[in-house]
Amino acid sequence: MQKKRERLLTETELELMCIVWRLGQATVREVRENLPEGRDITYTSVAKILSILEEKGALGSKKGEKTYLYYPRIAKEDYESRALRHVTQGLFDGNPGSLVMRLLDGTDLSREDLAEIRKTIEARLDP
Amino acid sequence: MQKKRERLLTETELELMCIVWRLGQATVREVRENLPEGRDITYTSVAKILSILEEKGALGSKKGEKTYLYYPRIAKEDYESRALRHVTQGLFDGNPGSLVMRLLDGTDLSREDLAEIRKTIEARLDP
DNA sequence: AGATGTCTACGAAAACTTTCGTAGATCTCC
DNA sequence: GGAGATCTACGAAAGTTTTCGTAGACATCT
Repeated sequence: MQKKRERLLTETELELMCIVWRLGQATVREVRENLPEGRDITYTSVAKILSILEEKGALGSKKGEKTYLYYPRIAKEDYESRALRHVTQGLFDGNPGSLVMRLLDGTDLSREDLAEIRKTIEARLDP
Repeated sequence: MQKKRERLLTETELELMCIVWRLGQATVREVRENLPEGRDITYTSVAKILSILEEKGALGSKKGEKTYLYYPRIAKEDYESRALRHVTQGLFDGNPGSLVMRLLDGTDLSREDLAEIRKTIEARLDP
């Protein structure tokens, strides 16, 4: 048996998934209306991706007033962690510390961000 | 014209790219030999992906003793930053602080990791 | 020179992702 | 009840990624 590698959502899937996370639940129409400016894909294309997301277990659906409502079956936080593990494995040798180091090096973090992160770390170091 | 979104390397491309980064430079054969246990793809498949990576500008190649040597044209560090920006944008609302928070929440970081990260942050806060 | 092995190029099959159109179902408003 | 709009299901075209096979080039050994 082939070890099924943990696949992340694809670009477009994630894009739509984020909209559902943000709205809490949404119809195809609503997802479509919440696409960013200039991003236009047809109603049916959006419907298709949502149904794929349902197939993959990321979304559920239920009958709403007149149309289906899609809602997340996985928490955004969980997916975030999963994505970070994936990146950590694939690019940072499984070492999350290296990831943070790279982020600190390659990104402009505000003093506020830095201070907040430090506070969180200290809370963890001194329980 | 369609705004070309910044595409990251695909899974397999990244997998091979990491091997070249690790080895510094490598022949097709060497890359193949450095695949993880149980991952077998044919010589020609590896060669194909490497040539795609060259096409995309991620690798260069030169004549070695008897066979081509591939070497990185982009630094791993740069790619890491790029990947993190991509994740930050796509999943954390453009906010790198949120990313770190999620990593701290969703991952078991060792005390050493935490301490090291804190040190880096403090160095940045008090220059 | 000829057989054998290794290497690169090329193309294309297979798999997956993204996008769309059509057709049938359902609702809504005269 | 019928015209028109909206919704879902289905399938498939178009695009991309992954994988492989074949063929020609080049070397090596005998």
